[in-house]
Amino acid sequence: MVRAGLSPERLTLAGAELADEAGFDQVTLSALARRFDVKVASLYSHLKNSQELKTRIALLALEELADQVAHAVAGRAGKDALMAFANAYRDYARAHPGRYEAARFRLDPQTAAASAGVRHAQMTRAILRGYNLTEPDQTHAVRMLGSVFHGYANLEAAGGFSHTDVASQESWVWTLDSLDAALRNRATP
Amino acid sequence: MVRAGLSPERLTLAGAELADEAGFDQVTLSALARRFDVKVASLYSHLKNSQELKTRIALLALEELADQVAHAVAGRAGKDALMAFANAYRDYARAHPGRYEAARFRLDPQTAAASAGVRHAQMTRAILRGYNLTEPDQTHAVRMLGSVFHGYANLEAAGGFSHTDVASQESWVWTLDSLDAALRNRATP
DNA sequence: GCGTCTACCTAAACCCTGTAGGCAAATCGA
DNA sequence: TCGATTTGCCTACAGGGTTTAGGTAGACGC
Repeated sequence: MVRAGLSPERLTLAGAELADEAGFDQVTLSALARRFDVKVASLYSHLKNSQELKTRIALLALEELADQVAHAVAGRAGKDALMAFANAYRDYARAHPGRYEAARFRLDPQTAAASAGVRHAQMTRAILRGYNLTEPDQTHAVRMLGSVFHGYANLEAAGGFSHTDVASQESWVWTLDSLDAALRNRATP
Repeated sequence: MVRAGLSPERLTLAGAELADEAGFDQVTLSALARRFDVKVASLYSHLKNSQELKTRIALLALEELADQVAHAVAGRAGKDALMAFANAYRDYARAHPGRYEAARFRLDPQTAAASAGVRHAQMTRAILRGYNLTEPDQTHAVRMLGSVFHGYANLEAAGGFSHTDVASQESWVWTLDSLDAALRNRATP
């Protein structure tokens, strides 16, 4: 009996790949076991249950996404930073639909607090520094931007923007231009 | 043997209630059968499969949501109409989280084309009439608004706005004000 | 080389989906 | 009103996912 060399990390990564290929809801311990040519029960030596697998994939996705955003934003400010942030976000959602879905997985408060989700919030606030917003406007802006980015990625992934022949890319740029204008409009002089 | 008096409509309604109570992903034929005190197999006389149940709940939710939005928007124009539209949308998502989730259920193209989703698109365009946008700006704006509304409802439902003490309601109004300003800015003179 | 640990196994219980076939209530036609 | 037909709900069963209990053999420390 040759051992498969499983580990929580390998399982998480394989689960993330499976999510991108087939959708996050198709990520099951059974499917993962098949992928490693191993019996399902064997996975329980590495993961408490399927909930833990999903949580780990969510954390991985949040981490990756935060890394990409941080990299994209580095050295930029103002509208430039806003665009880079937004594009990194959308690009990740398009390149890794399953992982992106996973990143929206409902985490329990403790796990969420210890996750890269915190970095997301910090980076969003950092972007807004260029717009000179005071509290509570900054919080409002964080929520608005989060809503747009997430909403757009979601609707795009659901195929909602493929009915008309207006390119999604153009709408995206238009939306970001509008947001930039709206934020500049809110700046305290 | 007393008959339970099932029908696709009753099952759909009960499914929608179950969704609001426990989440759309908890809507299963088994749970529904329990609720009616009936064996699972009996449901297959009324529904082709669980996919059909979910589709029907989605269509119901889209219909209800479109009705509420239409009612809210009637007789209003400009910013007034935008606010009414947005509030109707958010209120529905808060009052019926499960149904709202169902409304985002991926429908096959034909079903989607015959659904109330079409009315949603029409109403969004109607709102924008007050802003004097020409194509393709109108399409861009439809997408932006859809993203914000959906994104906000989603993040709010996920509890994403409960960490700071800034009230979600205030951020919502702020966001709508910003969108209104952005759209007015885009108007062709 | 021996003992321990642990990675993976078999077996089995439980839940959800879906199909096949049966019986009895409802309904309809004469 | 009664027989025939339809149909609503049933039992039985197969298939797949989750999870636990307990066993065996490979890996590793001494």
